[in-house]
Amino acid sequence: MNERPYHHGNLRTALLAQAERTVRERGVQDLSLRQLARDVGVSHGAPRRHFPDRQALLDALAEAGFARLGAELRSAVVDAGEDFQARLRATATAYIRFATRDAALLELMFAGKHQAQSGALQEAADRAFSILLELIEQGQADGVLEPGEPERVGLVLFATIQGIAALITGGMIHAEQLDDLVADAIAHFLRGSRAAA
Amino acid sequence: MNERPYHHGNLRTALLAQAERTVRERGVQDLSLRQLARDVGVSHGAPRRHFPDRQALLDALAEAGFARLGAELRSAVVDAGEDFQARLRATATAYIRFATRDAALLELMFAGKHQAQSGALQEAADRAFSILLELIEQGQADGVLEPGEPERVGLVLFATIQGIAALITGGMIHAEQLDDLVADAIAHFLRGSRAAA
DNA sequence: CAACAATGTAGACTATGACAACAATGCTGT
DNA sequence: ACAGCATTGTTGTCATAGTCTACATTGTTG
Repeated sequence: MNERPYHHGNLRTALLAQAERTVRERGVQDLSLRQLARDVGVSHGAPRRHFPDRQALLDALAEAGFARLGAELRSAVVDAGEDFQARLRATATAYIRFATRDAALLELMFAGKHQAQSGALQEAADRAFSILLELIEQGQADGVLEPGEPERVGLVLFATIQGIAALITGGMIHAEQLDDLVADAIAHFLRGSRAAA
Repeated sequence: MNERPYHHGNLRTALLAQAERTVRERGVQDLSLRQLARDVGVSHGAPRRHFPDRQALLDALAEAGFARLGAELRSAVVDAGEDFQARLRATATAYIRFATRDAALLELMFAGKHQAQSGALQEAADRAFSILLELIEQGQADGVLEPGEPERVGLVLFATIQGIAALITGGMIHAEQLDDLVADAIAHFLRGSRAAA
């Protein structure tokens, strides 16, 4: 019944949630540990118990971002049915939607300044990308994509999608062009991916 | 004969040069106006005469980055001779080299947080990309690329290159894979770009 | 229930970005 | 030549941020 019990209970989660909102609304650079503490109603030193420094919070944000991205991608694949091309389109669209809605977060996720070997982050990223890899494997099984290591084949696809995302966050693409560009890119990828047999 | 004359002479240029070095060596986030002033040997308030605030400096850095990128791309095209595919390869390689050497700067150039309508920046970016567009037009004239607005056709190519750059800055690609990936991406792009006649 | 770990608080220190008042220098028109 | 003005640097100040340390409160466990 106390207004504010001494212990918050789940401060770490609350901080991450508020941080994600702030990043979306005001960008990474406007994210301040002290402001975050204020938003959550806690003293300025409290976050330190959960995140040793600012970078640790950013790493955790990125990790959570990959987890969410992975979930959205997987859900897109599932909802798309069994057809490879439908899945591919759905996945790319989901990725781009994420990039559009959470541009700053995506930028953060790909920022190279993460603490080297933040194992958890790497793992979260791998899990998100594993969906892409599975998709590639399906495409290869269908004979639509050239054979070879999925990592290698998928890298071009992934680079293209990520590049489109970068064009969005950079403001070099307008909403109207977006759908066409994605469709274009996928068609391009598929035309260029015929098994070279 | 004075150790340090009251007027620096070309402080703006000196600040930008030092800023570019700092960004390359320590990243954007470690770039501080005050440290910059110290590095150049000037008082902490001096930069303000040339850059109203930190963001203005970042904008100027991005603009200079686009200018240099454009110069390097153009030089790559020129050195590659007349053949379209040779030019394409050279351009992509030059772009990626820039991305590898100045990852933080490129990130900065594509960061969406630039002051809206920083006309000069937009212009510098356009000038850099115009090289890509000319290349696309040559490819179309050669019949290797599908016809249509060069902007549209080139966007997929550009997204792919930019995506590879993002994978580099994100540390998701290692140096050994790089050349293969670029070659792969270009081959992919060309296979997917046959005039659909 | 006593000791200990986990979590939150309060205060200090340093650095930064931003601003304002002031000082030195360069330039321009007469 | 030089007076007046614009440019460019300097110095001091303020609010805020990140980080660290000492301390307080609460949860947990033997």
